[in-house]
Amino acid sequence: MEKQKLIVLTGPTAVGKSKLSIALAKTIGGEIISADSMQVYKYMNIGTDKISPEKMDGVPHHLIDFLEPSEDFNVFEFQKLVKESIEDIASRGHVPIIVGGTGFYIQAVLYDIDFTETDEDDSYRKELEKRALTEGVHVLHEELKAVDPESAEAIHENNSKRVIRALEYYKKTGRPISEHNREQRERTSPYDFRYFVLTDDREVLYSRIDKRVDLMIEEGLEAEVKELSKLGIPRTATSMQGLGYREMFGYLDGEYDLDRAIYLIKRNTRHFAKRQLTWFKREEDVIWIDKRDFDRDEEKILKEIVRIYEQ
RNA sequence: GGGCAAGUAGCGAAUCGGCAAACGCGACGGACUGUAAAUCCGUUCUCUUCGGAGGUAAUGGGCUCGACACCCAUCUUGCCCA
Repeated sequence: MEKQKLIVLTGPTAVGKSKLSIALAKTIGGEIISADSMQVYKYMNIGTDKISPEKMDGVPHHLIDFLEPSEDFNVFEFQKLVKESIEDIASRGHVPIIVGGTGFYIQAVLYDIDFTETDEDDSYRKELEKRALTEGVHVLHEELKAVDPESAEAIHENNSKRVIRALEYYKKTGRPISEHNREQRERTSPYDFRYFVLTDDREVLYSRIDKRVDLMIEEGLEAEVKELSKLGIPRTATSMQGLGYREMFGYLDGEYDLDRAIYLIKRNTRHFAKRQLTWFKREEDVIWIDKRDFDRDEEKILKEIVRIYEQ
């Protein structure tokens, strides 16, 4: 059986993915699946730079704007939903185009990484999180060393989230997560995909980020966050860990002034863009599209992407 | 023109006569397989064969066994007075 064709269009935040994706979808008859851990949430429009219905210009978008901000989300959920969307789009004879900056989510789809081995009961994780606070992560890291020395070696003891996940995995499956990861790394993709990573000069990227944050403030990010707060969304919600929201909460809670909040959003977003680039650099099979090589001409970039897609 | 204060890494600084540059920020590099816009790590004066080696406190002089620190002069910056 022929593998399902799939296009991935990603890159660091503010590089210009959304706009290009619309043009691409229209050219090849595609529908867009968002791979964005924050745009899944409703009412979070300004801070996530969510595409507006007008800008979608008739191109169907999936996995955007469907979850309450009080709800948790994770790769596993994403992966389940993506598979449904891909089938759905394919059944209509359209091409699924995955667009978004969450590299981990993209990886989970492309290589169909298996997350199903554990159930969804997170009481043990909660317990570990509490212990990390009271006893210190170091103790947990020591425990990990005993059951899964390979992971303990690979995971820094300060990295509480990953230490906890490794312990949780071991508890639930009786196997070290390092072994699982090694297996998953060997997987071949069930898709015939083209993995495009859009990039640009770092300075250009950074100034685009700054500009975008200023625009978000103008458009009323503060009011948006206040509204979410009024809805009863706690600062600690997964959704509120998103860039812009977290910093705004700090401001609204009186920890610093608005200027400081804006500075922090810009800075943290720049750091984020850097982390995204690091991720994509490590991924195999990516096709880099450096905007500088195309004089930043959307038309030229689009043509190149379509050319590679049709090969 | 006079008075006062300050000058240390890209920036903010620590060093209170005894191994200068701790710490923070920024910048850069990296890890990541169920929170990923999360979480975490490393480098950041110069050279390096990655073991180390060398250099630096605005500038010039002085006191001292020893000066970033104390004294004098000069320059620069800020504030106050004319």
